[in-house]
Amino acid sequence: MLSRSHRSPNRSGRPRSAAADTAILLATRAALVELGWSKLSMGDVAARAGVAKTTLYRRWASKNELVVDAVAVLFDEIEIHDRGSLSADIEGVVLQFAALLERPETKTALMAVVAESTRDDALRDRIRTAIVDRQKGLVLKGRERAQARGELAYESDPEAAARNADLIFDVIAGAVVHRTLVSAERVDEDWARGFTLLLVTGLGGIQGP
Amino acid sequence: MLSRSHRSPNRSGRPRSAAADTAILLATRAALVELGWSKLSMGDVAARAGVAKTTLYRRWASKNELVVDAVAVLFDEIEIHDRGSLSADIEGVVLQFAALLERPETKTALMAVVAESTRDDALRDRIRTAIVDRQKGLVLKGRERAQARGELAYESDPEAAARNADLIFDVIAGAVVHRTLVSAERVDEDWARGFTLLLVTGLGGIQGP
Amino acid sequence: MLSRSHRSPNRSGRPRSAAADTAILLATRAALVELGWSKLSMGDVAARAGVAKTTLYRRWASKNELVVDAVAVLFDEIEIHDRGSLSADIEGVVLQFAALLERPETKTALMAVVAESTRDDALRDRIRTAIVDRQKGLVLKGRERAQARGELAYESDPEAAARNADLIFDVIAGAVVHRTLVSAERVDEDWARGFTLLLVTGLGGIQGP
Amino acid sequence: MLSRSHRSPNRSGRPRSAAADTAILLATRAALVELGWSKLSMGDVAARAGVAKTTLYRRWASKNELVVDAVAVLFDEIEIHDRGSLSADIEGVVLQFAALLERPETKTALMAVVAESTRDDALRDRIRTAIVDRQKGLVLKGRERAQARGELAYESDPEAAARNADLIFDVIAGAVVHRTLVSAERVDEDWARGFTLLLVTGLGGIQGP
DNA sequence: GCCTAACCGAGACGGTACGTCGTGTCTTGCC
DNA sequence: GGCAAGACACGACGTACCGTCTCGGTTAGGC
Repeated sequence: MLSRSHRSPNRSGRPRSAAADTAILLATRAALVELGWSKLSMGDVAARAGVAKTTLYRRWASKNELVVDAVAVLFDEIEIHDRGSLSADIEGVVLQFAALLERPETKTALMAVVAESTRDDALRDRIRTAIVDRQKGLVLKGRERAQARGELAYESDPEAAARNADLIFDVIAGAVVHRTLVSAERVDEDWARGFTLLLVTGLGGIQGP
Repeated sequence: MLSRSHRSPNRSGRPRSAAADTAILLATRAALVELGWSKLSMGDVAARAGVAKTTLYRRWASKNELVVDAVAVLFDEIEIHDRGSLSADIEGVVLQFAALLERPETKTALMAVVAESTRDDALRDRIRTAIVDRQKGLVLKGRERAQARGELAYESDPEAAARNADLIFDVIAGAVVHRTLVSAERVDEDWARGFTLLLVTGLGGIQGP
Repeated sequence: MLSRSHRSPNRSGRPRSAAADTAILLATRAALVELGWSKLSMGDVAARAGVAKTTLYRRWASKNELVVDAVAVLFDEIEIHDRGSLSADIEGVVLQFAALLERPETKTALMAVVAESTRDDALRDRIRTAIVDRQKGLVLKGRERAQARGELAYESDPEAAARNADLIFDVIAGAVVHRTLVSAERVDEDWARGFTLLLVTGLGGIQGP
Repeated sequence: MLSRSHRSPNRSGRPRSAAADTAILLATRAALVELGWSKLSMGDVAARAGVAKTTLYRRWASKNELVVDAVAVLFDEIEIHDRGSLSADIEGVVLQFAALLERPETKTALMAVVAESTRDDALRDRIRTAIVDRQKGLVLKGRERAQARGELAYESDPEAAARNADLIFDVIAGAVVHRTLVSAERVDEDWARGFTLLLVTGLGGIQGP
């Protein structure tokens, strides 16, 4: 999660209430589920949190940034446990990510915020920092394990390694998001298995000549 | 494009202006590029089109429907030409789709509409009909060609075939969309080549043991 | 009263509701009595009038102008009846003016608006047009009657006549306002009689040597 | 000036800064001139005075009281010098009072405070003590001189004498204030002469039959 | 060639939310 | 305990759009 409340070096004056931060983020998630993105209003969030509107605006510049922060913490839940094989690790991550995207607050928020970010570079950076980069780490960890197990070779060129990690991340996250939000179909164990097989063996693997 | 202007059976009185329809859709796309989804307002579109707000609301029930209609036509451009091999066909589609997503009106509109559709089932259906299903056809055509060339086997189980097509579509479209909109990196020829290699040969193919 | 709703020469579009004007001015006077100037809010007036805030702002640029208009009409009540003598006419006007200033909406509004006008020339003009000039006419009419009765001479120099009328108006209105609002004492018949005697005969008249 | 800073009997701890008091009152007068009553804010005064808002509120309970205190001192300037005749004395007072009302801080403050006092009895008392009563003394002194000179008779009934003094005060102050603030015309020597003539000789005197 | 119904532009309407400002209170840590 | 700094709850501000409504005026069909 992003470190908010980063006290300025000047430490005079009454400090910001940490409780307010918590209450606001909680209220934001609740309002998001109940009302959806477009009906969510700053005034309503403030009221739910028992906080003045000014307190919101003192901490977040816009609805977008507030929602990113409110939702970002949810993405910290995904972890990559060692399940003994590369395929099993991938399936695990896919299913965890899918479970996250099925929660209404996450689904609504992620898409809305990404949509808004097509126009707002600062917001895109915030999303990258708060959500994307953190998940990219999972790909790296999974690869290391697979390399340790001998399932994947070590890549000598570090640039190529980074490029590959990015590619794999886009493929995994993109496929899950697209399936869930655009095609609007569930990501269940069967799909995860099929996807993993495709990813590991390629088109030839699932439907070779 | 969706048929709007479904005249009521009673055809007396002055007919609706076709020019207005054109001007409105044009103005909508322009406003979308300039302002983005959330700043786009009906009043502004009306002013750009030289039309009264009433005229907009007489034709479209909401901002969402107007924008979907205004943008849907753009997605008809993608075609799949026979480039001689499965890999070349995939690369071609990926690059065309990426080119489309680089145009600001498409990028903005697609994400915004998808985001809104997480809350609005009717909108989701409209998107599926107007955009998604049409593109899924490209996957089917590409597979047929690859099968004819002997690059891919024929799948005997038609259900499994459909499942696979859906999977592949989600992987291709998802990866391109995620790369473009979330990772915010360009989809160039190098990336398309790398992605195609991964898709065809799998992780083992790009970084085998 | 000021003519509001002066339709622009361009007469297209829905015309402004005359009923709204009435309701708003009524609501303003009511709110003024109940809450006083400083607690009176535009939102509250709008709610009382059953009208949207925008409707208020479409007609009046500020709280000040609204209140001036709302109160101005009350000052039209004062009339100068022929009571047979200059002194009786003056007493009548003084008592009517005092009665007006004892009504809470008038008292509050007049002072507040005058106070605000020390900083706002447009507002001062509005007050002059809406309230002051109209009352100055009473002085002129009273003088004519006194001249007709032979109580006062005809002034041959028209400029001097105007100067005198202004002076007399400031003395009458100023004394009543000061007594009521600054000294905060009632203007009763005794005071009116004493004031009139002073005005007609001068200091020498009430306490001659 | 009113004594503020009435220290509590408990005199332990750091004493209040006298410099702060001065700076605050100075800043208040400056802000009043620049911004007018309604735009003057406590936060702004505090900033101008280089003082925390807390310090203001520790000394004055509200904006009203602060402004009255800040301005009251200005009204101490008027004096009545013996100019040899009743008329000359009146003219002198009128011109001094007018000069005072032409200073923007006085004009603004007087009207604003009076306006506010129509709703606030405590404030009215404060004004009476700080401003009005002090000026009423000038009327008494002027009358004494005129009586000593033989221009005015001695009034045997002390109650009637007081009534007359009040009346004359309301007439003088009221006329000057009304001319200056409502009619928004200058009080120059001509006007002062005309007014004095009217006051001394009455309507018959300036325009007799 | 006239009628008339549905269209059109303009813009006022009742609402809702916005993001900002001012109020008076409070909570820090320093003096 | 005074004080500067500044966060806090509250409430009004004036603006921007929403989607609806009422105007006067236009424009094609059908008669």
